[in-house]
Amino acid sequence: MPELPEVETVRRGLQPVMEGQAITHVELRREGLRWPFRDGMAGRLAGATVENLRRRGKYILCDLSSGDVLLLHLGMSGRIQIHGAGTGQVGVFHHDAGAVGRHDHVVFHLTSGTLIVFNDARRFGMVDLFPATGEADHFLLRNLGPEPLGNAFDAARLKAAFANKRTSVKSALLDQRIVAGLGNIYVCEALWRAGISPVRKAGAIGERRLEALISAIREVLLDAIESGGSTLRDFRHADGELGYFQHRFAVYDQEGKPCRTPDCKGKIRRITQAGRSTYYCAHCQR
DNA sequence: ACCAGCTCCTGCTTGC
DNA sequence: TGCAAGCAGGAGCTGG
Repeated sequence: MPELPEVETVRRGLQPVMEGQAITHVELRREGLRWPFRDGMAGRLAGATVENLRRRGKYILCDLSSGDVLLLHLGMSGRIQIHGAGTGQVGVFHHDAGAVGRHDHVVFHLTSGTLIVFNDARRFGMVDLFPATGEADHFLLRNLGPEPLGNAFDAARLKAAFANKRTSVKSALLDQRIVAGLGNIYVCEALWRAGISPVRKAGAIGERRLEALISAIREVLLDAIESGGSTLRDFRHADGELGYFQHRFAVYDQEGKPCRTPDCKGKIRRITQAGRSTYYCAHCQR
């Protein structure tokens, strides 16, 4: 479920548990995820203290006392679970007994006794470690566009990024080089809020509408983060899982349902763009 | 240089 | 009830 709001929710959940803690050791339960893990990663992590947790687009970045940065990306199906001291997970996770969950690929052991477990059924997620000095050049980070909630994301910049683009605005917004952190759900939701058709060519949208689009993107992300935050308060009662986010979407996965725009008589449609589902209202999105 | 399509992988839902 | 097909919230890579 990880787009920007879910990743931010996970980051906020991990922050109080990880920051200030040292990693005593790390178990790599397979050779890698999308790619083999970086050589020596587990050894370099051992003994390092987590100083700070940041988010960049859909990536969580942990600044370590060792001078390295730990990168986590949840892909499509990644989850991070917190087990152990103070999490109320008594009886759920018997790691020493060998009852490791299916698809638990990386386990971080902290000095507090807490375990941070990276679980990813489809293994599209990523875990990497690199020197902080190399962050700007990191192959996963160097081409990321601006943060949608930051000041650098404005109509002038979006206009420049969309200039001469023949692709649809839907596909363009999924391109992490244009803006970092949106995925299929929030692109659909933002376009609906902005009243912009997903099939419109990116380069053909005027600056005023781009301003509306930017506002819509910010609002939908902030609403979702707020919603995720309220879910987060309960995560320990539920199942210890972070990144589980329930939200009622206006268009995503709502095919055939009436459009929620006041006075709009349209129904939500599903089409395929660049191989992925797009949901929208053809009546009020132009 | 751009862009659509393919690909990695497992699990859940749908339809016959 | 069983089974196969289709689809899933990501993103790097390939080839036109």
